Amino acid sequence: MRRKKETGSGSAAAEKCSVFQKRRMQIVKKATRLFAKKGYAQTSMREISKATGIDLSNLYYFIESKEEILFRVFEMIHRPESSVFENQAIMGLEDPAEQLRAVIREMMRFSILYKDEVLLLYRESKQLPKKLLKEILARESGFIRHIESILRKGLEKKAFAMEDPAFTAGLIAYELSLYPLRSWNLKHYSQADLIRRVERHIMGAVLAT
Amino acid sequence: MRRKKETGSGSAAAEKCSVFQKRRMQIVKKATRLFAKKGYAQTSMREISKATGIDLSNLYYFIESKEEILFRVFEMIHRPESSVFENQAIMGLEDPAEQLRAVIREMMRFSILYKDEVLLLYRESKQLPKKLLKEILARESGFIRHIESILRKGLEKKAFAMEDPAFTAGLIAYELSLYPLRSWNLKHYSQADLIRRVERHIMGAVLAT
Amino acid sequence: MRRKKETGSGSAAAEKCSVFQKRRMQIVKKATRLFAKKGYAQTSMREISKATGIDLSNLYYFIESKEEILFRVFEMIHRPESSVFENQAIMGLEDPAEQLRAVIREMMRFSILYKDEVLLLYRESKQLPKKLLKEILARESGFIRHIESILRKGLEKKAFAMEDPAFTAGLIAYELSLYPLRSWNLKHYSQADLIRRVERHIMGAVLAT
Amino acid sequence: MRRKKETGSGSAAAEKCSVFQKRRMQIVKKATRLFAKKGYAQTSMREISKATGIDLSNLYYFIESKEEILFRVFEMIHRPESSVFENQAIMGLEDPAEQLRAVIREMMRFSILYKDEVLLLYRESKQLPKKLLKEILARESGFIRHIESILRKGLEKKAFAMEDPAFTAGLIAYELSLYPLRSWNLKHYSQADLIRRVERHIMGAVLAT
DNA sequence: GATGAATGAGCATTCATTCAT
DNA sequence: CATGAATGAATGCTCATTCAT
Repeated sequence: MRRKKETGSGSAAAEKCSVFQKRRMQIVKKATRLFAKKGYAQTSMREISKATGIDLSNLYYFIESKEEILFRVFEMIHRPESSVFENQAIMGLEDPAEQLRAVIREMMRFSILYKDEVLLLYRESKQLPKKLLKEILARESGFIRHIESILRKGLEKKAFAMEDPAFTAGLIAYELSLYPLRSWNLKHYSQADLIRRVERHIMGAVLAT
Repeated sequence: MRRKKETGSGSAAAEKCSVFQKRRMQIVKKATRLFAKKGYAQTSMREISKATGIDLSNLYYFIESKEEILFRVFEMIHRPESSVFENQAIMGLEDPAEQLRAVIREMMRFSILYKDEVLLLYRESKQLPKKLLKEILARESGFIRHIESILRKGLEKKAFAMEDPAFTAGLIAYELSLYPLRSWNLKHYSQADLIRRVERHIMGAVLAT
Repeated sequence: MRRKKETGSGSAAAEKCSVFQKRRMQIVKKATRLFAKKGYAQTSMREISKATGIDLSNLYYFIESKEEILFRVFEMIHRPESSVFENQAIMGLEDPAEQLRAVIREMMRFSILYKDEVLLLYRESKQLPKKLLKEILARESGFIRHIESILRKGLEKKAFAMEDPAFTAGLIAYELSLYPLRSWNLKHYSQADLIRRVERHIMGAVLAT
Repeated sequence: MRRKKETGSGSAAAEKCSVFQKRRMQIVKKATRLFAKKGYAQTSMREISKATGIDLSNLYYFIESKEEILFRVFEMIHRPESSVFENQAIMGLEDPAEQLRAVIREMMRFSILYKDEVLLLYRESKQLPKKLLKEILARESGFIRHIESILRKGLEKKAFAMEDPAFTAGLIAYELSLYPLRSWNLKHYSQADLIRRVERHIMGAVLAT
């Protein structure tokens, strides 16, 4: 799944490139919908073609294979996820408890908004070939390490108490996917309630005393 | 997916039925392996036929469709899960904290042992038609209600503290699937460590003060 | 391209087996025609299906891939070819010149009769994967070695004269494919003329003085 | 496959034409390589485009179809072949035996050098439409007639002995393609050995007594 | 109960070629 | 001359399921 030519730079090329990428984005977005609704294997390229309005053969002008679409779907999900840790309003917070709370709220909002996509990630990631799967898991690991560093800061300041911050970070990351994986059981909660309850549960498990 | 004739009653029928069911069990067990390894859609009836040694056409004597196999796979997974709540050694415990701990330990053991099957449940349950999916979710709801009742008992006794025991029960049930859904990140923990850490986390979130 | 189960022995099985093989033979024969007329790559499985009257999917019940068909086509060509050397009327001849003449005549008859198939062998053998190609070439090598042994016998008896009987055997084997590869230039020769002329040419090159 | 406009005459046009032809030559040469390596049907226009560096659409500015490329490939192969008979050093020889030997040596050298191309000719010529195929075969016939005339001269001078010089000429022409068609069996011969052995074989069949 | 064969729709992908710019 | 996009038909192959014996 080598990247396409990724046509040079320069203003003219830049424009063309963006058209190319826009098309690809369009494909990936529509595919996300379809994959979420019917599953990856159950979605045919013909359906993606029909949904995007791009002729089946031309689809292959923008992507190399169905597999590449799945990979790009996952890539797209992870992009905003990691943006949380570039948010200065959050990363600048001094108090680790406040910071953790902010991350939880932000990520819960995200996971509720992109519930289908996150579910897809859990459901279909096995379809990726090993190499690409590793790339996806590496991103998730990065996210977990960020949480871990917050936990460690809290431990130093005696604000938090826990045996194994690496493990707890992983568990917290997992808890933040509650809604996508369990929405059938959470339909009657408002988003605010949901976020507050998860936040409380996690903070209860983490705060000292 | 109407059930088969379920050949009348009477002793002769009963015997046939049990041979019949044994065969079906054999199919479901082999299919579980295959589904877990390759995914539901990627496993063909021919492969199931080859794995069980039952001729492709005869497979349809024991099950009505591929979908039914998936349903029975899920059914089989849920059976031991619910047996926890028939375990008198656990259900007889007076102290809600002890009882919750026992349930956590038992379920963690189970989810680690049947990691592939539980993952399957999350991954492929959407493939079921609505009716059967509801049946599966109903079982899970029953499990959650059992946890909830333990939590409520703990609240009454002021051993536990939480805003919404129904929600917390759901979240705990979810946390107990940590290993199947996140094993890639937990490979270097021993089973005992894993169980202890999850137990601590949950109890930390639930115990009063 | 593993062989199918090749169902056991026993009279009942034997009958079934032969039906299976008859079907396969039917496929291979029709495919030979089509490959000869249009080329291997240009002949679609759908055409083979139509020509044999066997449904496209059922075709794959009898063969594993298009490639297997090609292999079996070649196999079928080689079978009668090697039968020349089991022909006692020929192999029993004392005089090497007579024996060589008999082989030439026999093989020419064969190559004229199976001109399309032999041409196919030259034209499409590259389409086979290495392993199968080697199998085919090994058969041809066996044929060449048979000729070589006749030449050597003739050399011993001073009936033949040549520098390198292995080379000459290969060249003779090649000359015997004249008609399939050059029929466009030989249309106005009768089979008898053709055979006699090739025989003379080869004998002229091989006989002492 | 009508030829392109063949833009008029005149000096300006002539220049254009030669650039045009150079490009076309470049295409044909690269295509020869590809066709030889992968086969005609298995080589896509996209590959030819990539190999030549000429954009896929622009390819069609220089050639009318993939078929035309194949035709020009064959045409190019035949050009040096026929040059043997314009070679005065050879055509001027008085002794027919010497002349035949010279032709054999020259053509063997050629067929060894262009083994892939000659093989291509045998393998893929059927892909051509009848009209173009005839054009190719006509060239080959011309070559055969040249050999025939040498043979006839030898017959007159009683240097050669044969029943049917036209037939023998065809057979000799065929023998000269030994290496391209049988190289798998001739790998361990040096070019000189190969040439000498073929020469001896043919001369043995042709010389009087 | 077991078996071989049938059915027909579906799959991802690739092709030579053309067109508008 | 060059480019990106379009077209639409074709490719080999697999599928769940059924049927006649």
